[in-house]
Amino acid sequence: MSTRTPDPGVPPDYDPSQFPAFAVTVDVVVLTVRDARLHVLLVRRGVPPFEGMWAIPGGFKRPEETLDEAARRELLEETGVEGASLRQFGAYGDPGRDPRMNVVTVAYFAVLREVDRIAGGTDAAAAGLVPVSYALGGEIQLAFDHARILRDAVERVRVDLALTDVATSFVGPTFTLAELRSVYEAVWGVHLDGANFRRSVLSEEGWVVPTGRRARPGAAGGKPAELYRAGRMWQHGGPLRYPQATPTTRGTR
Amino acid sequence: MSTRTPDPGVPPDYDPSQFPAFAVTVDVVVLTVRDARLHVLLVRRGVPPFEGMWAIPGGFKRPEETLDEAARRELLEETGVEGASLRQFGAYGDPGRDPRMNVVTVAYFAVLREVDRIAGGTDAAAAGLVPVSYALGGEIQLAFDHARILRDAVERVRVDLALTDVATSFVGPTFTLAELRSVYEAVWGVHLDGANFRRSVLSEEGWVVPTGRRARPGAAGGKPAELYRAGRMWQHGGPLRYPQATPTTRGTR
DNA sequence: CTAATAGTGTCTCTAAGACAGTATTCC
DNA sequence: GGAATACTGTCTTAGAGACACTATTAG
Repeated sequence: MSTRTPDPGVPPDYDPSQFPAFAVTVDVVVLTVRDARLHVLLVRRGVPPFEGMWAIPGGFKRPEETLDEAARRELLEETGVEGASLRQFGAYGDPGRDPRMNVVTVAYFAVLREVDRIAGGTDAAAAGLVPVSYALGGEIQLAFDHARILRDAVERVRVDLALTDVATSFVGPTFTLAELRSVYEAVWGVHLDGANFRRSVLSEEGWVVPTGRRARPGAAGGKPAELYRAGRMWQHGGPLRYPQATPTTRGTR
Repeated sequence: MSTRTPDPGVPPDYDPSQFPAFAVTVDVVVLTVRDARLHVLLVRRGVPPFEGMWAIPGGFKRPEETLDEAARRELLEETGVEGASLRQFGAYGDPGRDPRMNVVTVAYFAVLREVDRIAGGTDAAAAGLVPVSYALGGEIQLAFDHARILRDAVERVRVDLALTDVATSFVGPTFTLAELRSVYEAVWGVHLDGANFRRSVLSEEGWVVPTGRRARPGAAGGKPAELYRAGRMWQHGGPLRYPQATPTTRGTR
């Protein structure tokens, strides 16, 4: 009741003929798992105020497209990737966060597995896949509030791993259980027992479906792992709960 | 690689001197539990294109304030409430969603318990507390895409109930365990056994702290319930997991 | 007194962690 | 052969659901 003006039913700032103008950008945090670690795609731009800094790829939303379409377009333009899992996770509008203008950024994350083809759509020297721990550890400089945006994206992916099918977006159309497990281990930063993981995923029908084929072992050998594809269960969440505390029941590991 | 233009390293639409202008509004979905049901605060406006429709309260963001500040200001202006739990959950920018202009809306939810004082800051006839099931059941008409925004808000609160301290925002500074339990029951739409709920909340230190005082029983009598206040544990999530399926172990209820 | 609500004590089952042991590959 | 990886089986425990039972109020 402090800054009120008369006629409470219709606030005066709802007059559509007069309002502050903002630029709206859509940024896409591209995430993938490589070498058992979570990585993020960052770009370098040669123009001020970006010199010497890494940035999350993005660009202006156009009036004739939805936010989702803008995110999909930006992802295609900057990485050449189509058909990835895209999810909105936040909006950022602090005054002065971009010194050039009043801008509100809507942020998405995209999850990929085709690591080789990332950065194929943009200048190779201007884009790079960086470990998230590296990007958030302050070892490289991120533009504006992009460190906060990246932190929020990773936090959201951690939550979504238990609540959505995002884990299956990190792997290909067919995958081994070790590949799927490494996604949880990289994103949650935990070690999961292979036997228990297998039981959690296979105990109920519909999480993973065996294809009958087997993957070729790596250079170090090992028994060839069976290949699975994702089932229908993922529509309503994932098979694993986020590990809370470590109870240290019996073992010493 | 379909809609690309030359110079891939610096996309042409990143030129800061030319970009489409948008209005940015901040809408606040005000939620509370009344009579064991989740309710939402909706407003009526007398100006086109709002006639005969209910809307989620909100207004334009100003360039000199953050999105969080704008949400807090709008909540104060429209409901007279200060200090509520406010959380951002989505951004909406479909073309034509507001026929008057290009607008991107950043949506927040606010959780209250002072049901009586809601709508104190705005015209009483133009604001009302409506059961969420009623608002989403198509029985009243919501403006624009506000039904989708409300649906997303409720879905987010359901998730946050297990992951954050939002449950404690639905109740007052002191509360009985039955009050806290009714929050989970109303938001999740489940029945929780009072004995098991008590055990989950009291088994670990720090969720609820006894005050030594007791609440007065209702008109129907009953043993006076002990009053608790929220502990420090809520900073990292809530004590209850979202109930997945109902296993029907032993009982028939 | 009865009805209603708060709180206690047990029983049971399931999901998850911690292994040991077996199978199949590469070198 | 040994090292590495995939897979199977088993033991144990924490947590959650389903009660039965006791305590304290209003009417």
